[in-house]
Amino acid sequence: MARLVDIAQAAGVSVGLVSRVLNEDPVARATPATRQRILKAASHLGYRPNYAARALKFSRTDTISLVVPDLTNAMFTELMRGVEDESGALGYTVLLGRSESLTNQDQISQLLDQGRVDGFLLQARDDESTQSLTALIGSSPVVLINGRLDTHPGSVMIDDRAASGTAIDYLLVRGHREIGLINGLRSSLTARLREEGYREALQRSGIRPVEAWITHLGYRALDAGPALAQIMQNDHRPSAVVVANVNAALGVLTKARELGLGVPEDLSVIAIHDAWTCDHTWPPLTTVRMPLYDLGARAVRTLHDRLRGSVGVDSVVDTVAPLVVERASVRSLS
Amino acid sequence: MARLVDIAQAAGVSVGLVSRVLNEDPVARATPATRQRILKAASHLGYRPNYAARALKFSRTDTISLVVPDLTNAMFTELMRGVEDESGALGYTVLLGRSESLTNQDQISQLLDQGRVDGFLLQARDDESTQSLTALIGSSPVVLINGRLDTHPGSVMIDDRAASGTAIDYLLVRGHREIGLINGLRSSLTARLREEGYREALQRSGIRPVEAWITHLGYRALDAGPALAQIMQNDHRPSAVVVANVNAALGVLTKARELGLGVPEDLSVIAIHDAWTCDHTWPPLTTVRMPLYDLGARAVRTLHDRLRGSVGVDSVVDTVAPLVVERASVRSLS
DNA sequence: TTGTACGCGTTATCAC
DNA sequence: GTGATAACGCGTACAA
Repeated sequence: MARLVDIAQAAGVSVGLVSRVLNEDPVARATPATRQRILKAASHLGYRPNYAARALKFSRTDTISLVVPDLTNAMFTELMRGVEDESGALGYTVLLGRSESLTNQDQISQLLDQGRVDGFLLQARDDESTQSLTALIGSSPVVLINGRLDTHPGSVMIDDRAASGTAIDYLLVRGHREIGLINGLRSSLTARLREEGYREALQRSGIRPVEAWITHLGYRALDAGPALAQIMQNDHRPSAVVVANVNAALGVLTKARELGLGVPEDLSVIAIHDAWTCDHTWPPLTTVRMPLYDLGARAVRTLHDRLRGSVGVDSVVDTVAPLVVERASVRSLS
Repeated sequence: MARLVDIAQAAGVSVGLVSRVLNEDPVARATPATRQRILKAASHLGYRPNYAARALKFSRTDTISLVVPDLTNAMFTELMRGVEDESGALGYTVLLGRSESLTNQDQISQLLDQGRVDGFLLQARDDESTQSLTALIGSSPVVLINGRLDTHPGSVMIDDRAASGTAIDYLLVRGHREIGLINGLRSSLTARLREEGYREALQRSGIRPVEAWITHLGYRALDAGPALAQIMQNDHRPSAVVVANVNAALGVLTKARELGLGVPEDLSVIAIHDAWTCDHTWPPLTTVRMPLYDLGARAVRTLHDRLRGSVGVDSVVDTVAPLVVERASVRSLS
């Protein structure tokens, strides 16, 4: 509402001076007296710099967009917090979006070209193909979350190998040797890494993975039911499954009940990622908690650096080790 | 990237003309030939109007903000879809936010004064007091979702009375006569209306509400456990409870298990609002589905009218009747 | 120390 | 039909 000119008038000085004082321009300091008059007038009139004018002047909005596949996935709460906290610290405003809503063509470059946002933090849907993703982001300032593109440096990931490795180790300690994996789509890098971690952890203990116990049907609850059914139709069944995602784990629990399988008596279940809802499933779901807050914060810093001119960098947030949140969906066989 | 002047140069005309042609200015039409040249140059250069410049010119951003208490509440998925669809149709961009993040002072007026958004769609936290809310929104263009302020016209609500009334009727038909209510905080208008609907529906059937079976501890899962415990410590227990919210219902299911109460054998549970997660609770949760999509769309239209100068209007979205989604948490007593 | 003037990209008003 | 120009609010180089 109040503009620079208004407070200049109120303080009896020129706009230029007001601008410099308010921006604490180090080169030209004003007389303490006028300085005070300006500050007082500014606070009195409740001055707020006009955003559009600044954006126009600097061709920069100090706004970044965080896009995730599903905002309602409680798993993302922590990620959002990390993003928002770090953004606040770095002076960015965060604009939230859902992957679905940027389905068509070049909505990213559109928002960029329009000068609505400076850059993106993007977690793609896991059924998004590499090539469509490549086309989508082009050379835009985009930091990929939980994804990576060889052609486009600039990404942050959790340690997916360690995630499933931790789950496996937890199960091994409790006597499980026959362990299945209900995984995301093969197109998803995250899913591939989790599978690697799964295989490696088993092999470290001299166990050979059973291919019939590994599915790649997706991260949604909807996908996980059929996945479990498929695994359980084998004559030889696993005593436990690692589910690559909390939502999928919900589907697993439901399907297990449908199949007359008790969890954890007949089947132990452990999921990667954690959410408060896991306290309220039946049985309460044991999970592997990953440092999503840090992931979000790191993503913001990575984008910030990129916007400052650095070349994009790929990194894995492994400063905090995966943590098993013990609830009641895993049984000890010993 | 490409500006008006670029395409003016490419087409060999002036910027003004380009602007008029691109905006389909009805008053001054250009020669078909030049018109074509301009259009061609524009599409060739991939012209996109600069957002900040427009905002500066019009002191209007065509951006509105939707703020809800908890983005991860699956209940809001539909609301968001309604908001986004209608916004798209009306030419607005939607900026998502969480109520928590606008805790302090005047963040609303700040965003408004900065010219970042034109107006707000706001669902307050239910523990937000009337006076702090009043202070928060002042005279800003804010449409309240599921809330109303006598001092500030401009709100949309679902038919909360009908919601609990529908739940009660469903239970009555199945032979329940002793029905509790696990409600939101008394400070929440929504909770008060749901309680009214609850009382009215019971009384219509000649049943006198039992005060000891009514709690007002909040909408969170966390709040609902104690609420159920409190109700169940009475000598005389209800055969069913209406829970005012899906999240709270999760807490109820968990607490019931803890108390050794079978659902629905010992206690029937029905929740207001619906979400996909209700398919994956145990037992699957029977709910009353409310027209949240329409609510979101109506909210946008209401704000749009307000921004166009209309006086704020309060309305109840009751075009679609509450719908019971039958799952398995209610038992028939007959 | 302080004031003036220009430009960011767009639209609108007024000439030609 | 079309072009020049002012204005939106801000920051800053330059002048005083």
